[in-house]
Amino acid sequence: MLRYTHSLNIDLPTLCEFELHEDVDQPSAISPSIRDRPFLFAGACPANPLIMRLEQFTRFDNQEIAALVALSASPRIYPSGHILINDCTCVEHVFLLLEGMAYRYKILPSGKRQILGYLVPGDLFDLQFDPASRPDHSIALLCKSTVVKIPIRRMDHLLSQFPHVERALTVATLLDVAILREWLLNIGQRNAIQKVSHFFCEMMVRLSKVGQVDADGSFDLPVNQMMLADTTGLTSVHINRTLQRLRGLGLIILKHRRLSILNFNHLAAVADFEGSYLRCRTFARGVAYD
Amino acid sequence: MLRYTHSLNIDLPTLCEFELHEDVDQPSAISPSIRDRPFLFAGACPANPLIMRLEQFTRFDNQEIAALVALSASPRIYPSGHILINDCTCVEHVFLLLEGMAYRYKILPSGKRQILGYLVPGDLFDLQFDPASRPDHSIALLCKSTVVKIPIRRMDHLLSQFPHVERALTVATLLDVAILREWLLNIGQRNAIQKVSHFFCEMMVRLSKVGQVDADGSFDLPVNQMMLADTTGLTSVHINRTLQRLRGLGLIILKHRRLSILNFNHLAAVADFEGSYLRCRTFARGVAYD
DNA sequence: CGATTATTTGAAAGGTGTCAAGATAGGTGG
DNA sequence: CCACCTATCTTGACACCTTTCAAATAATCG
Repeated sequence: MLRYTHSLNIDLPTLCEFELHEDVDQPSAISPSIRDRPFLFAGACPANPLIMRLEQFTRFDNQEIAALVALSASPRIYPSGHILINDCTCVEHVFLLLEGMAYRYKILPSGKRQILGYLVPGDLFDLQFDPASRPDHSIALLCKSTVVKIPIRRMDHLLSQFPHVERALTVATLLDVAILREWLLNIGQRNAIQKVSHFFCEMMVRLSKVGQVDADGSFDLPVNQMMLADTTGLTSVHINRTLQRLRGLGLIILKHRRLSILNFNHLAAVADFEGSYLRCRTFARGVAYD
Repeated sequence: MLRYTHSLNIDLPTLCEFELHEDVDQPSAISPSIRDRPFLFAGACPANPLIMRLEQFTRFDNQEIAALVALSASPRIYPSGHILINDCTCVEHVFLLLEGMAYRYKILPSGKRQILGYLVPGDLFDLQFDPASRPDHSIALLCKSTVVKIPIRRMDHLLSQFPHVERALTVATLLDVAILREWLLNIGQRNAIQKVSHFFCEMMVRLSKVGQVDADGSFDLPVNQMMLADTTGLTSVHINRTLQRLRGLGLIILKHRRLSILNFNHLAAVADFEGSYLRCRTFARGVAYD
């Protein structure tokens, strides 16, 4: 009876085989857009986002589910901008993000900041830190968020008790690294409009997996243009102009910290987005693996 | 009697506290250069590079050493350019690089390539792939290299038998991810001369840890200018001009696929290189942790 | 030695950054 | 409900870093 519904897990595979079109400058040429498939984004179900996320990779039995649910107990709400981990922190906890959003970042002595990644509901972090040494980067909240702080000791205990859960978390960590690699490719090799488009596509896929994307293809994305700049390695002025181009192409609406992707297929074509690195079998450009 | 010498492990901490200098344009202003400390790079000792690398993080007992040495048995030599893993590969082995060098990369449909990282002697890869899904990137050899191909099954067996070794390998993997993050910062936020300088500094530190750097601060770096371009997200033409600037500043000599860093401190200052992300306690800008 | 690959150089175009100012929006207090 | 304040977004002009394209030179390899 602890079982949760997993609508996205079941529905997502049906969203597949979007194709690349050469006429990237003709937004109308591509269909069906994601808007035409409302059943894919059946709204956020009240499920535990951690379970929702990890069940992308495996199936848990009731005991495991119970353990994971217990993990989500006693959450706390922190304000936007709250720093969960910085380079002076001694890492004694892992964090589970239940609601809201967070980001990893690094700052240069010159003051330049690079966003290294975003954390979405259901993300458990950070198993990537070695308790024996200091964090090499920081993590802060993008908006008011609900977070569970879990002592590492307790986490270790749970993982040794449930190797199946440990395996799922390892896979989740591998996925994080795969995202990091894709970002390197994105920042290193794509131009401004592609960088931004690619980021938007990625966030939509990731958020859809945890039920954060509405039926009309819109979702909360509490980033300002400076954040986007530090995410893509561009300046905020150039981000502004790039967003105008994307709006002009009829691909997105971004306001009130909410992004509507009006034509996912076209946006993905612009970005050269190929979602298989997200282990979403369904977003592999025209080919469904397995 | 299986014990190996670990000269670098002992010597490196003495290389410390290089400082930032503001007068970046005056190469002569900085001393002592790394050349003045030959004892740091006492030449490649014949030790097993895997053990050399992992003993940065821990100490092994004789049994563990024996197991690791056994792992290095039956190496094979592959030619330059040989592809060890690509996106069509089914991952059934991990690889241990004993001699030579390799690189991870990703290619866009447009043909643009991004180098994601370099593998040096002593690197064991890739625990980062999930056997259940396809690799999201490829790995190829940079030059003729000696590699051991280890069945995943055998590796798993060894790791479950020696949890201490598993822990060390996990830390090594965490370090790889930390390097990846630093690369994102590098490509996203630094200019051309800093990107190249930073890459050189990182390679020198990493290679010095496995005894690949000579007493005069020079080491094999079998990359051409196109590789450097795809590493830094620049074009090969611009790399060429950037290298000329670095040569003009008297910071490096790069020819015959070999790099000599003439003044490490100065190069690090140019790059804003801060080595603590490499878990080299000694390269933390002026401050030795712990 | 020829043939290929890699490096170097120049000129020109273009993408992106910089600087500065004005407009808009969201929040706060009266 | 309005006035104000601050953060954010928008816009323009200009500089410059980096790319592109082309060609010449040098290095490497069989």
